[in-house]
Amino acid sequence: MADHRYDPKEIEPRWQQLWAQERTWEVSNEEAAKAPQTSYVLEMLPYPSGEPHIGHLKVYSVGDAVAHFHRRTGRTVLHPMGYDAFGLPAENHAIKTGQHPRESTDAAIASFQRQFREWGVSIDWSREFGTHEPRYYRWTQWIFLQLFEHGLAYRKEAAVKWCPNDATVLANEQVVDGRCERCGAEVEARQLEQWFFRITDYADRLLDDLDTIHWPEHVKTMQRNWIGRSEGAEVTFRCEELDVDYPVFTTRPDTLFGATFFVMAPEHPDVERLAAGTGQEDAVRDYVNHAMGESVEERGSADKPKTGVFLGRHVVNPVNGERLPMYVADYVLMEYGTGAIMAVPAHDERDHAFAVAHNLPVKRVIEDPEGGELPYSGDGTLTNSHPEFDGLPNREALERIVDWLDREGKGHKSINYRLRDWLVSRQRYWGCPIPIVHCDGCGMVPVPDDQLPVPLPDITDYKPKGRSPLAAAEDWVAVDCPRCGKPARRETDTMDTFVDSSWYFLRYTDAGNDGAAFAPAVANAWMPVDQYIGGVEHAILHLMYARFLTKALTDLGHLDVQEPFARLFTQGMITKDGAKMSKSRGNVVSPAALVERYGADTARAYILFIGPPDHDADWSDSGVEGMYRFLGRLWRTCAAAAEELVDAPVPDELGPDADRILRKAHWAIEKVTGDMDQRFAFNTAIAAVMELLNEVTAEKRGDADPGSVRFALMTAASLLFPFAPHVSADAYHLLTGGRVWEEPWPAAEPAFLERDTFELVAQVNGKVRDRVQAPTRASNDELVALAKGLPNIQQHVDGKDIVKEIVVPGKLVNIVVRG
RNA sequence: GCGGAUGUGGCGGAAUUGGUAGACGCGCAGGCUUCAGGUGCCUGUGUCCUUCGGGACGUGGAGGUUCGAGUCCUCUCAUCCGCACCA
Repeated sequence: MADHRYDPKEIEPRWQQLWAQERTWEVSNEEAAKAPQTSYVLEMLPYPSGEPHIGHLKVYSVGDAVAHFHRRTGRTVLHPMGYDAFGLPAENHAIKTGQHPRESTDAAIASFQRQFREWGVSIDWSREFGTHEPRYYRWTQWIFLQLFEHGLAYRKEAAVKWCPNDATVLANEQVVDGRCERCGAEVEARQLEQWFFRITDYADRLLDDLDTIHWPEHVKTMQRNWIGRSEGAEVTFRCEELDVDYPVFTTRPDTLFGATFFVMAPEHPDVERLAAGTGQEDAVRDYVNHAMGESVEERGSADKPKTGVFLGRHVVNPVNGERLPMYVADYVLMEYGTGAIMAVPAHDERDHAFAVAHNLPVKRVIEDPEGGELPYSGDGTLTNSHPEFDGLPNREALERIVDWLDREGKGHKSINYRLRDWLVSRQRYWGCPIPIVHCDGCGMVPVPDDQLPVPLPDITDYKPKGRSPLAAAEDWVAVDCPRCGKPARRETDTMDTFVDSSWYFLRYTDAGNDGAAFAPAVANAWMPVDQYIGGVEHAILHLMYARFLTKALTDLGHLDVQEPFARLFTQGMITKDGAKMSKSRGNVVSPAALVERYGADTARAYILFIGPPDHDADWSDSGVEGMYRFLGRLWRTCAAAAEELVDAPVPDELGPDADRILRKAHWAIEKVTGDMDQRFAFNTAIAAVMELLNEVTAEKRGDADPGSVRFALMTAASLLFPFAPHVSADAYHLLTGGRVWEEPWPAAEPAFLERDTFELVAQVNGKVRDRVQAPTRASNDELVALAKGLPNIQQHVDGKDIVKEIVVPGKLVNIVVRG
């Protein structure tokens, strides 16, 4: 027997080369149009920075396994790759080093490309692009203009979140605990004119359509919470002194009779006017100034004492005509509702705290069935309100009070959302320019389609100065107005990079299209993505934005897709020694080093074997060794068998060892297929292939005939292919001369899944006392008799009354005794 | 505070529908091969007791339902994640 050594360094490049040469994983749209079944498998596109890390290896190992499985189960698969190439890290690097972000980004992309190829990921490279390439961002700009022309992109002045460190505004979604999600600096509030996308118009659809997609429940929950739909009523309170109406939003109109004061946000535009002439001007001005000076984090904490000052005015409660004093207090937010609230201290914790701090009356209007203390925010019977409503359950009263308000013209049903419009402009360099020209005469003028892309100009000073670095590129900024031809100026803000990544999956479908972002027919044919895979950290931002943009493009007639991602899988993080991998901790496992030492197959298969892919998992160096041993054993066994068992067929008459081996092979087919098809159980799928190999290895092979052994081994290689493609392709080729990826997925033969006998478990009072081989076709009575005949069962039954005999056919007999 | 997830040997995990707890792998122990091995192969491995036939205990904890519970119910503890002055 020749010396067989598993050498991934020789095997892997050989197959990679073949796949590259033959463009094995490319799929044309023409081909797909004729295919009986297609599938779009997509992993979230990487942000190219430095080198790929272990998380990338995981997401593409998962995605590639799915892509291969789909291909071999008869689907024509689109599995593309690209790069989310605009963004702050490259720009910050440029500020530090002076190196153009394009250079560092392209270097990172080259490194990602090389490694993805070394990992043997089955990517259709013909559709590759970076979002920073003009041929891509030309269409990002086109999409922006589409939204602009249909009122879905607009510019307005608003209180926005400003990161002083990155010197740019942020979307609400990018503020975490009052800090910039990128750099951690405390975020400030600023009043600025910015560009927004009208995502709030889509709040209901974004909420409702979650029911139509197969996503993990926790991701859907996060999106629901983020949209934050609240049903209630808008109720108008009138300030008679100034003759002005102030609507408020409340989810609890049933507590209207319990309102004892009224509060406005410090940012409310009327605050100063209300206080004027009341003697409260100074106190109010001081308070407002103080509140505005606070950071978002200081302002946001819920357990902070409730401060505020009297405005010197009153409003009238529309339900009972009571005069309520008006306050300004920073626990009321301008961004939510109307920036003003009615305060019901008896039934709202915050209002209660404020009332206690400012000696305001507390009036109970809902009975607490438990008789607890105030504030009480639960349900109960209405009291102290109005004869018409007192005594009603509060939920019923709520409906009737709203009806009454509506009839009187003092209010109406209303829905509020936590979701804000998406702030998309950034005062940064390395992003997609916003294709708008500001003209003194014409206002905001879209750059005509034939002048796109608006190129990102080269500059030398990347430092943020509170306005976009683009503003310094004077030659670029100064243009003639496309409408009137007079001198005008370009918009100098760039777009949030989340805009780039909100439509890339559409571009993949028609990546070479020079005349359009994508041909609607082509995109419609591939979309939605059948299986989307990525990190849960994108549960809100990216996934919400992509859903919004898909819906918007569909509404504008460019697409016919409501939801971009039919199925979503979120993979867990890989940690080392229980902690997130980081350079500062020094616990980084580098994919490049792994591949160098063990080969890509070992790295990929180990990552899938470590545990359920949606869970976090801790890296183990010795675990990798185990996977390397297994792949080596598989390859060596196949290589040896290939020499011994050339072309051996499975005989008609099987010996007992052959029968056992073939049964295991068909069991493994069934097991792996189920694990891949129903769920993402790659770990147990790989374990099943291990069991199969264990059954076949030399010592255990017995006198099984060569044909059966060969069949079992080629089945093992075939089943392992989605997880460890190179070694599987090689082993399969050695055994059969064939190409495993061109073979259909194996099908289990039912005859080999059935058994003549099974191991009957015999229990007494639910405890296992013995086991025995029993005929599969035995009747229940026969099984009971068989069990009772076992000596160890007799021992436990002797001298006791048999109360019951329970039979689970094919599994067990349980004899219940007493005494 | 609200919402969600997780908890099983020394470790990662398996048990898909209420029916044999611990598949598979790591680690560890013993052996064989080689002997230079950090290679390869075989056997054993939940804990405790044992007269070697077996027996008791065992899935974070406490109860419960059931012939039978890791799985269902109630309460509880711990860890992690998301949201959080949203009216």
